[in-house]
Amino acid sequence: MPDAGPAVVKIASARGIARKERIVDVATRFLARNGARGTTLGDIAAEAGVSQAGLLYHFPTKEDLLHAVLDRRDEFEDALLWGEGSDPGLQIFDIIAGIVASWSDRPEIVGLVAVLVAENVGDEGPLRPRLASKYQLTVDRIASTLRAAQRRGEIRAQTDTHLKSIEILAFLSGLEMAWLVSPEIPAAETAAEWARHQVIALRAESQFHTNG
Amino acid sequence: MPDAGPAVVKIASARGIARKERIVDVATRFLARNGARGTTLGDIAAEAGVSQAGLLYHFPTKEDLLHAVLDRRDEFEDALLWGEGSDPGLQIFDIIAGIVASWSDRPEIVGLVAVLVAENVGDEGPLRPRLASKYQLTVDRIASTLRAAQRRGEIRAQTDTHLKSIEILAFLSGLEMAWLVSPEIPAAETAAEWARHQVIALRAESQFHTNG
DNA sequence: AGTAACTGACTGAACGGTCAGTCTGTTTCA
DNA sequence: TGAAACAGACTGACCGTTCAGTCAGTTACT
Repeated sequence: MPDAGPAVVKIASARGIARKERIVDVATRFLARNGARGTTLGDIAAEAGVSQAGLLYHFPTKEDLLHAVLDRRDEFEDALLWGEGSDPGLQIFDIIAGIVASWSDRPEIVGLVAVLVAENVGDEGPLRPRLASKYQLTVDRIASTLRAAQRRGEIRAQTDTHLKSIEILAFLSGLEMAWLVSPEIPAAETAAEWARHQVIALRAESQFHTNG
Repeated sequence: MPDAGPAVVKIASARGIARKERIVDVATRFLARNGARGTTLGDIAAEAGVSQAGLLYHFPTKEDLLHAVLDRRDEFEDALLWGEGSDPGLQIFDIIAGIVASWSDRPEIVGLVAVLVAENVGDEGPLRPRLASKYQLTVDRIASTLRAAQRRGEIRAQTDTHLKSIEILAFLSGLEMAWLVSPEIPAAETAAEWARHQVIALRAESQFHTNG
């Protein structure tokens, strides 16, 4: 038993909570652009209007702050992907195209997860377990959405839903990275076309001929 | 005129060239796992069997070393993608699936570009211009391959080759990132299935009906 | 009065890069 | 032929800076 946990639980004031929010806000923007290793606590603190020591009062270590940022990001992503209900069926493709289309609304926070993932591929990456399990969770969720649609007959039976789910997420995160280095590429258009063709291809079999 | 260039051009010995190669070798492996910011010159130097100062004798700055690593990587990638001839047509999908299948042969260097890209999305990323223009070049090359195939009638005329090219690269680099965090995913299988369906979808129109 | 919120000064470690000098092999020339 | 001159390839010590985290003390809210 190395640690029995905090001996004293502090009760945050409204002001303290607001400041924590602001710090997470600012940190999100910095991390999405420069990653964890490229962002200093001083940068974040200055932009958030506190001293570096003040920031560390709210988040005792840098890693704690990273987790707070990811906590919020996870919530946000879940709202985007599953906000319309937990079983969107084939509409998942339109949802994803919609997400890509919304990148231009808040460009500063796009790529947060992609950048942090890239920084944590090494074995010693502190965020790696968390990012890996979050990825697996999303793959499974999309796969089971596809499987449900398959059972309903919306998707042809031959489709391997697991591989398809991996493919979908690969396209999405890859497009994110491409857009980050070359913001002039037509990401929204690419995603819209992609979604259109995915839907056609997935139910093509049942439209042209009933069975293989 | 801030610099008139090197006053003395050194002629490297065979031994020096061999050591430079070894350093680039080692650096590639480290950079692919931990990125530029997560890799120290000391790490690379130790593994390459020189002192840190000795490394800096061959590569005056860290950035010089990064460019040397990318130079070699660019050559390698060009050989993989365009080694079979500059106009592979629809075979480009099999080539890409083959690249993914080869990841398990040299896993240590997979993800090098993806990791460096993620580290350089910020405006001040020193490698950003280079990585961005390399990306654009590859997009253009794939797009013109698709366009050539389209002229030959191998691909249906309605396909937007530019968007398709962006989609292809997004899938590839996204799958790379996914495989880096979760090496247990069936990347080769996913890419093979993806390639199969891409080829079918791209020439489907001309198989089922001649025109829209 | 008491606690949350915060600051300024500081520490120790890590890093990229510099520098003076050493070693080793090759070229030059009496 | 042999030694002096030279150049490439390094090393170890060092420097300036940056950064996450600590700490003692101050401010401000309730």
